[in-house]
Amino acid sequence: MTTDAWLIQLQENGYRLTEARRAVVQTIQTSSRALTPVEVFDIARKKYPALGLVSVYRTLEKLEELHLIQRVHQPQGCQAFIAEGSGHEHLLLCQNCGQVMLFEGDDLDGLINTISKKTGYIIRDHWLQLFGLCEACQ
Amino acid sequence: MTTDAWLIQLQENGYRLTEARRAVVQTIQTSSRALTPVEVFDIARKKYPALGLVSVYRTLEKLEELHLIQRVHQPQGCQAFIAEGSGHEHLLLCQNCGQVMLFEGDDLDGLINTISKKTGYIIRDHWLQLFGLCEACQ
DNA sequence: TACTTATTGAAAACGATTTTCAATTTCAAA
DNA sequence: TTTGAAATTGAAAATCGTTTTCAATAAGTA
Repeated sequence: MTTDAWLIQLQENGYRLTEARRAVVQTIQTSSRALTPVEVFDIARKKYPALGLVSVYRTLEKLEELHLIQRVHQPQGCQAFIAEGSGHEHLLLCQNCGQVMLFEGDDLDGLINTISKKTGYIIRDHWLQLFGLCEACQ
Repeated sequence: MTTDAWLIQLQENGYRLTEARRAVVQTIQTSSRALTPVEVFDIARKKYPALGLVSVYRTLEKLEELHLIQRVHQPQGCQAFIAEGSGHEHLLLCQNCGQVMLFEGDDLDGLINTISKKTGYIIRDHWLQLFGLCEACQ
């Protein structure tokens, strides 16, 4: 998805297009690693210096609500966000540089069936995240 | 593991045994759902009313360091802790009552190999968590 | 029992996030 | 275009969870 597509998504959901939002959207949409609100703030302010941190929080909130971004959970903290993929995708994170890749095609049906039988649970969702080193960092 | 075993673990690592620690350890060790620091505080204070919230934080810190507890990540937040299993285990959470079960035997080798080849990453770790409904909540 | 040192709870400090508010900007309707 | 209602803004204040500071206390060793 492009930055413009995100802006259109916002507009179609009744939100207005402003300079603050454009700066935040562009920043996070083009990042290959997860960014915290303050990191988004620092980067986006270079394009739009009048930006306030509060607007970053408010825009991230809306982007998350529209499933355009997702929160990234890591041992060091869970405040960072990355663009969401389309469809069912999981995250692969580089433990050195922080780069995030998305991957599809996790087949957990066998595992889920086994666990379901063993525990009596109905399993409705799963989280899977892989950690490692990207090619550049090896 | 029993509560006493946890206390011994603390002692063997150079920490003293105090009433505050006993109350916190017993609370979290016997809970079948993940508890936040304040929840631990509220429960443990019933046994030991003089307990301070600060001691809860400090004890949780030590228990996490000794791998007796682990942080539970959920859509609603990542501040809750649960007793860790022994060995390589993953979490299965009830979305209704919050009960946590541990399970072993995730075979992700095939998946990890595939992703590794596709992306060029060396994969060193993974997080897997299942969400659903426990028998009582179905 | 005496003594060293870890541990305590209360209060203050801190950092991240949210709320409040008056001024500004967007965008639909005229 | 212009107008005007309503959304959005940034700054400041408030709030929340967590950490630090500190003097008093308690644990465990000698």
